[in-house]
Amino acid sequence: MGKCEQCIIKQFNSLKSLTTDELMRISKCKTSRIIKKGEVIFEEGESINGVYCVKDGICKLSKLSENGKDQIVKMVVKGQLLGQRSLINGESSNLQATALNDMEVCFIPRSEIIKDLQSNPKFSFDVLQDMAKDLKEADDVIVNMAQKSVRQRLAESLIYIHDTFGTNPDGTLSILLSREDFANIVGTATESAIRVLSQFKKDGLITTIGKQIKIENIEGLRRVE
Amino acid sequence: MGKCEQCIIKQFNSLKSLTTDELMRISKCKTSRIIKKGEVIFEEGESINGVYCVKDGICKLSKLSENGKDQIVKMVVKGQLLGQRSLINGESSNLQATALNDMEVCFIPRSEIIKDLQSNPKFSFDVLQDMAKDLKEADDVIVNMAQKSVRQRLAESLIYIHDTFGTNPDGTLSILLSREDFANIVGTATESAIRVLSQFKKDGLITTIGKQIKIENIEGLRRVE
DNA sequence: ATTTAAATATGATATTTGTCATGTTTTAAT
DNA sequence: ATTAAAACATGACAAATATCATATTTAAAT
Repeated sequence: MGKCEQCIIKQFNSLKSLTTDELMRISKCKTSRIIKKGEVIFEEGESINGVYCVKDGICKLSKLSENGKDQIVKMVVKGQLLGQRSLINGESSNLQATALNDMEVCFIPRSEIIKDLQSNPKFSFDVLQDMAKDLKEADDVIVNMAQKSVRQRLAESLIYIHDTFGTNPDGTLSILLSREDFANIVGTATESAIRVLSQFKKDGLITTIGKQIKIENIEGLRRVE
Repeated sequence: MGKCEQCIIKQFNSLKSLTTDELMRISKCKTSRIIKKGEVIFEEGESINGVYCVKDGICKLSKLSENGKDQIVKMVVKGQLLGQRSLINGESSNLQATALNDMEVCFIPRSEIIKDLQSNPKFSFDVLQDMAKDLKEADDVIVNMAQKSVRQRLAESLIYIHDTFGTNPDGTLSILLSREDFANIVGTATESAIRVLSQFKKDGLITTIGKQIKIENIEGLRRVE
């Protein structure tokens, strides 16, 4: 099993602020795990008791609303941490994490890392900055959900995915999502998401190769009303 | 001017985790300020360069969406801190703060308090817990915005305000909001908010005394679909 | 007290979005 | 390769919400 102190992934998250000693201690108790596409990493209401460091792959964080629909709140990719919030407040997760493709993660038990959070100010300040960023993004999502049309939200989601997670060599979005996933991101019915994407296709804003989506006119998408 | 180390308000926020020495130092550089109802405390994009500790009153945090509508993201009351996020990431505010009634606040310059955040792990862990809570609440708001009807969101907002900010002796909600404010909380047109409130009145769920709203049947509000 | 402006209220109508039905295509399993 | 299941697609219609118009009431200013 790899050693945390030598792991390049940590450069991308708050773990980089831990000392070599701290990392070596964590390395001893961490466990590595492979998660298959579609597998649930943790459920809503489940006690996580630690934090996941995503070494490879992507997962969605979603929450079931009372009417039975799933809402995707955030996506977490390679390099990021999963379960930070539960780590901090000690509560069970309020979100479900599901792998969107095959993933490789390291699990660090709460008991080990919480010490560092409470004693290493550099580390906790780093986590703090991470959360501040999350919170800002959440505010933006709230405003978009509340004030923009389904068309606009879907257009912006495509742009967000394009800019944040990148594209494959052929220009298609690197994250492969079902139409249902798109619907659950923008908070609409699956049929509505399908309809809007079809319209985008007709308007020449995107093209599709099977399930893959390629943005053809990003400026046009930005101008969607 | 009052001294931070003796201020009872600090019990309600993360400042309680500062040492007496730290509080005395902060006390020397803090400034007190009275803010009139309707006054803007800081605008979107403004550099705050510190945090506000709310000693009295309530304010709304809102963000202007591209279509020109204001979205209220959160309300901050007596005892809470304002501008934590900007404090942490050093960026200008992404939200506007507006007083909903007359307020009394203390302003603590960033330069003074950032040291404590980086050196007092107890304090930064406390702020961390605060932000984790905010983030969880934000997730809930996202799900509600995306998946629930205007009627449901408005009913839940009334319950939230009732449970979180309390009522006056006569049973009316202690926070006085305009119909436009309600619309900006649930993300709908002012006319729609008015219509829904009128319907709630007809259904006996609420009564109104002028602008004041009194919840008459909270269970009924919970059951709104 | 009177005037003026702002907030609240409601009707009529347009637009957006959801739901149900049904057909087609793609993917997965045998 | 064949079959079954899931995902995608689209039409028809219903429901929710926005927009515009116009009263009415309330609050603010003089």
